[in-house]
Amino acid sequence: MTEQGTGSSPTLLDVAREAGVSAATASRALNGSTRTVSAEKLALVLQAAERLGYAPNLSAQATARGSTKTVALIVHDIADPYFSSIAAGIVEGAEAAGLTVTMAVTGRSPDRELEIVSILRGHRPHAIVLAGSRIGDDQETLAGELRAYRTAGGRVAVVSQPGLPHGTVTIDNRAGAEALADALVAHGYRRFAILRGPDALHTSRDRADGFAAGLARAGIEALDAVEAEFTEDGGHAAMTGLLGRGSDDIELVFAVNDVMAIGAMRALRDAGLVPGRDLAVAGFDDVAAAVDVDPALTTVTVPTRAMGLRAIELALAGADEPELVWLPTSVVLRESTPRRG
Amino acid sequence: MTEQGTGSSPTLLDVAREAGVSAATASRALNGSTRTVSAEKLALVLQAAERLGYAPNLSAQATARGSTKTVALIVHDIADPYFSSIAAGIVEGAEAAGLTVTMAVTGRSPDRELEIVSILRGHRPHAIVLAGSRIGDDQETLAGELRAYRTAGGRVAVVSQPGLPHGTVTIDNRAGAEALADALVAHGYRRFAILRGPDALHTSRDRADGFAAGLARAGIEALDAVEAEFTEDGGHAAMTGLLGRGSDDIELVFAVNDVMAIGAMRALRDAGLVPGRDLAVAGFDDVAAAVDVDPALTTVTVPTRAMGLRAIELALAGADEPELVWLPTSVVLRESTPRRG
DNA sequence: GTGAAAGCGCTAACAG
DNA sequence: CTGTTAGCGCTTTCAC
Repeated sequence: MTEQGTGSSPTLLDVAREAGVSAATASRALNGSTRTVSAEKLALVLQAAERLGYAPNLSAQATARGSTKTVALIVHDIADPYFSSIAAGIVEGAEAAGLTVTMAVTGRSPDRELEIVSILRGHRPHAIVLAGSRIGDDQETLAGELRAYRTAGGRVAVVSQPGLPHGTVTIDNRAGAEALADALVAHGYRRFAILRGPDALHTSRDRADGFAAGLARAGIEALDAVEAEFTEDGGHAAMTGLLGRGSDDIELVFAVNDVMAIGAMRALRDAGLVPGRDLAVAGFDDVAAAVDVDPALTTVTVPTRAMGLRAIELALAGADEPELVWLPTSVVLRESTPRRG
Repeated sequence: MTEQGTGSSPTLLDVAREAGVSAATASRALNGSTRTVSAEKLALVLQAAERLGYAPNLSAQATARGSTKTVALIVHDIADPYFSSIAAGIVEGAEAAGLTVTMAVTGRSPDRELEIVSILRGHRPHAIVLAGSRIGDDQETLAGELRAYRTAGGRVAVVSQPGLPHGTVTIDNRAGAEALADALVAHGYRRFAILRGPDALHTSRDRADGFAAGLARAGIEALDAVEAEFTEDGGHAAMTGLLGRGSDDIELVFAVNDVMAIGAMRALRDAGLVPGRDLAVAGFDDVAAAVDVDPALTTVTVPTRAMGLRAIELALAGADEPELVWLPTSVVLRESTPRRG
């Protein structure tokens, strides 16, 4: 049986009393914007606060001030390295600005997401950051909720999900894939196949198209392209299909993301081939596993952390017209695509 | 229709006015503990709230009630899969209890951690969860801060870091390693070497000792044991050293964590050997990469998500005497340790 | 500079 | 059941 009510934290009034000043003075001393407190009383208050172990009640502060020092972050799945890395960037940026981060997870459910935005709105955060690309088409309710939040003075930023009328940070998937194609051609490769994801996903389409565009610049056309799930198994299946087709004159397979590429590598091994030697493989994302697989995977680095950081900056800047920021990617050549010839 | 807000959110009073009832009634309708509101007025209020896009001001609610609906989470690094997975469990548990999660990142700095606890305390969260094993010895100030928080009625839970006088969730590293040894012996292995981490880390010591204990039960003693960094490079170096020593009668190497094991596999390849065929390898943690490497790594699964979930339960239960929960692990046999003979 | 007093938005006794 | 009346802890005019 803990006595809950009795052992409550010291209040500003307690500190004021202890210091022999008024609540107003104590308030000003502890965080008054303009230091209109005499050095003497200031010291008194600070000491009293210290002695009592005072920590200002942020909720009360928020109600009185009408604004909070928090940022709300919404992600699909915090355990997913892609999102946790973005989250890391956001936390970094928020803390630099003296803000606390509140986090909620949607589990990729649009309904849950809507509910969360509604709850979070109740916290009256300084800003709301949405991370993760949506699939559902019914963004109308969400958009409405966000609009309400913004007209009430809130800021919104979105990561890697274009189409919402708010500041948005995303990567240039096209350009990244194009640069990768350039680098591979420079490495001596000429005969390519592409493993694409579902065409409904912008990400997949942009990467596949960008890669093709890069090849085209060198007068090359991909010999084959197969569509598959965005997963490791999808990559495995697609690669297996490709091999069965007897396209054995292909030199390199580009998968639109790393996990697919890793699945493809597994399929190669299953077929008795050695990835990198018998057939080169490249991916996109630079997930942690890319360096753990054998051979290490050539891929395109996505600056997830920087995206988070930039998003929070965008939100805090609070521009009126929704700004769209494209972050650059970079090609990382590894052993899965040895220099050729 | 409704008049456009002047830039701030509609308040409870706005809703009450719109519905033609008192603020008290509106409050009761919107979230009164006991539903003492007539169906008629209830509908009126709900409609008014809907129309105005009302979202209760949680800060005001908190000040009035004296308690919040939030849980504070402190992790070393949210981008680290180990922590992000724990975080996922915590978010899951918190949301199930209708609580919002506030997150802060220490970056493994004890000073920053202390500062964070202090700030977070200001939010008056329902509970504070600390994730991540501390290294520093000066836990006194931190302990004091937490004590103050608890005497003020707050709850504290700790994940994988024994030694603080609060509810703690951790895994049984010893038992896990022991079970792994059992399974490997059952697979026909008899000649082992152990790659341990720095002895100062409880985790490393417990795993190495547990593994040895498991072997001992079968009357087996490890042939060799080398100490190394807790990293992939550490595993690589240790394995290289082991090979150089000419202990070529060893059948299996157990590394106290997966990244070390993966490093060891790389070292084997560098020496022209094939992991799994020429020398079996096993790890501990079951990181995501464990299934991406070739051959897939035999390891011990750590229920990080469950740890988070359990921690939040522990915190919310708020037992008086600090409870210590040991979560079980499980052995996962994969291709890196094929059945022998 | 400093204190008294009036809120911030919401909840929680109290009467009716 | 419902409205009235006090607060919750803190900030912020407004006088002195």
